[in-house]
Amino acid sequence: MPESVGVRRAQAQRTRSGVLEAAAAVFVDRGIQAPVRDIAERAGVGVGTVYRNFPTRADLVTAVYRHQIDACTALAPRLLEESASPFTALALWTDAFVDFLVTKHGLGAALGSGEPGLENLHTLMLDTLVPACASLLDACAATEELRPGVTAYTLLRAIGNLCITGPDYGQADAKGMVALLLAGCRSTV
Amino acid sequence: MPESVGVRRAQAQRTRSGVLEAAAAVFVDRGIQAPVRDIAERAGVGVGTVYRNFPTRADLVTAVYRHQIDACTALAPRLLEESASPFTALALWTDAFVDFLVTKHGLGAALGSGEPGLENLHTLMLDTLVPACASLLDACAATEELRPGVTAYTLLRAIGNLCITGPDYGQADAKGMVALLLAGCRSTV
Amino acid sequence: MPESVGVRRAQAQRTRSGVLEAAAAVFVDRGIQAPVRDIAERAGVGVGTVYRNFPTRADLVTAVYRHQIDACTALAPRLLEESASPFTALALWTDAFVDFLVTKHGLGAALGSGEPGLENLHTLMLDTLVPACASLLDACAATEELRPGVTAYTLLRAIGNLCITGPDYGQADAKGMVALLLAGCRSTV
Amino acid sequence: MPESVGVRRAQAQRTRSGVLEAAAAVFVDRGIQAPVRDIAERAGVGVGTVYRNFPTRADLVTAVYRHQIDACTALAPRLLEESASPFTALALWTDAFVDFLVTKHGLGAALGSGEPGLENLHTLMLDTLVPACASLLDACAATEELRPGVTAYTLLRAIGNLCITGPDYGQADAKGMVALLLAGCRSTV
DNA sequence: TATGAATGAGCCTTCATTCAT
DNA sequence: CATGAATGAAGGCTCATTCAT
Repeated sequence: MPESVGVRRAQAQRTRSGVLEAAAAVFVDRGIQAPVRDIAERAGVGVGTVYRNFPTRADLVTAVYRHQIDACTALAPRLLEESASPFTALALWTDAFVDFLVTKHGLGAALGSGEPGLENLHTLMLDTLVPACASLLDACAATEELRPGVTAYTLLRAIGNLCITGPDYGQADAKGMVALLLAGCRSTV
Repeated sequence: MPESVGVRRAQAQRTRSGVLEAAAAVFVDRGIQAPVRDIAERAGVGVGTVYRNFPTRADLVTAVYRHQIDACTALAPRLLEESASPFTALALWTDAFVDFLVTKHGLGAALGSGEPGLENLHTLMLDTLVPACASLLDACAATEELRPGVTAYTLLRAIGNLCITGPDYGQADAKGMVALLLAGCRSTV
Repeated sequence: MPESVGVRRAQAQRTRSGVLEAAAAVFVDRGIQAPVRDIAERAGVGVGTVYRNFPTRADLVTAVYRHQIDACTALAPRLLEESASPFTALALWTDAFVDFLVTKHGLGAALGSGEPGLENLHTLMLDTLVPACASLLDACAATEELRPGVTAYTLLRAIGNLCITGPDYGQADAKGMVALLLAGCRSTV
Repeated sequence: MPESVGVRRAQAQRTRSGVLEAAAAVFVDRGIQAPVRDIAERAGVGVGTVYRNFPTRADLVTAVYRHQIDACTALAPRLLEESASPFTALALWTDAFVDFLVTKHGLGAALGSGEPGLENLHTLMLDTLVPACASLLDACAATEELRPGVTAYTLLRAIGNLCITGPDYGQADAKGMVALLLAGCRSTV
């Protein structure tokens, strides 16, 4: 492989990263439905480049959030191991998830939206976040710290919804509400 | 005032009501972002008529939900009076609010969305629902049934968010999550 | 019905006709695939108006040619009646069809193209032109003036193809070739 | 000239041939308007390579068909020599031409289309096929087997048009219609 | 020479909004 | 007042073509 090819690939990778960064920024500013043109402009590239790297909006959205979703997923077993009780682990994991969501305006809504074209993201959630959360819930159930009937998917959706923030309902509010929701999940025994 | 004027006014009122009904139906079917033309068609009127009666979409949305929001508001003092405890009243009132939200596709999201053009709805919430909810919370606080720090606006936003339903997170899920949130709001004393 | 409505409808009809005329002209100049914008511009209307009147390109194409196709169809029985022999009637009818085709650049190609979105036109051909032509062919067969094996659809497609003209192959050439084809269809008995 | 230059040239030639083969295949599958990228992909080269070898689409199209067109051209004198009559030779030559056309999706249309960018192909037809066909026609005229007034160019265009096939008008139909056209060209003496 | 990433013009389509009747 | 035709901005997407490596 001649060096020039490597150079070009590196450049392409940088372009791709630039698009991802721009998309992330635009998503925060204007939501996940922002025009592709705006993302391209922010990234300083043509629309064609965006489409080349991410043929569908779903690909773009997924790529933007994949790293953090994966990180969040990987956190679950670690917390379970290190925490005093499974419920503590669940609470800590939830904190991390919320931190992730509230800094990504529109992601909560996106995670839940049944919009065609966001199946990727939904699948990602189902495949990684749901099992991670389920493992925590199972552990809680084993120690009877959890009200019965709480499922991972529903809980994640609820948290995702609670983290849809706005002008008068900010990150702190979302965190507070999630904390209350979790408190409500705790077994009253 | 000649009789014909009265007739004309009555007719105009009927037209307005027809648009409201049509809009309510369309909002349920296709969400609050449904094309104006669809609403006009459903109402059997021209788009111009819709615009005449409701210059902005916000006007229309607000008008559509005002009755139910007012009813919900009026429910609060009644429940407070009739219930065994303030917290029971809060739970019952919340039930009614959730029933309202989950049957109105997109309303929960609309209540929270900071979108320009929906300020009316937001204002309505601030002016009626928030005080109603606040009265219940105050009563709960007085009997020490409520965790401190829960404010009416934030709680309403949280409930609104939890009621954003979708294919895999339906009305029952939303109700369950709101119930858990409320449980979490209850004082642990 | 107030007069004003009639006026407006008349105006709308004029707009529609204007679009049809513009489309016909643009089709001649640039083929049936011409951009919708060009048609709108030529008609002096906005693109929305074109779409309102003809939601799909097929609708527009069909509308442009429908009158003449119908006229052509209606001609068949008349010619059959008035002509000395069925084959003469066929020849005269073919002349008319060719006159129609050669003045409509792109129609021949369109009639044959299997492009999705032009099914309308194809259906129109199947429903009207094919039976008309078949009636002439049947009459010719009855008098043994026709080589066996010539079907209406195939003949029409062939004629349509022969009428795809261009810079160096004009209307006269197309007519000559169709005449030769017809001569070849005549029974050699 | 160092050996490496020869190696490089041979490699370049192979690349060029690969593009031609790929283009031929893609043209058959998807027509002459197929995206350049598809051809490059099929050939396993970059689009730049396609453009380097064939700066315009016309160059590519012409190159793809040149061999077969030349073969067809070369066939004329041979057939004329071997056949019982000039008209028989014409018929056989036509068969070969039709065989060529019907297996090349879009070529018939391309031969006739006055599209800018396909002048090369048109020129090739004028320079080789037309003289070849003319020689046959001249021979037919000399033996009075041909209706007067049939010119080579027009006949070729007509045949090309008749070979524009589609879903309901296939190769067999095209062949039949060309046969009828030829029959019509035959002198009735 | 070969590559393929990047560009952006161009076309399609939808829908909010206006305004003459 | 009501109507709905007309408008055109806005956004999606494709692909021919260029050019740095």
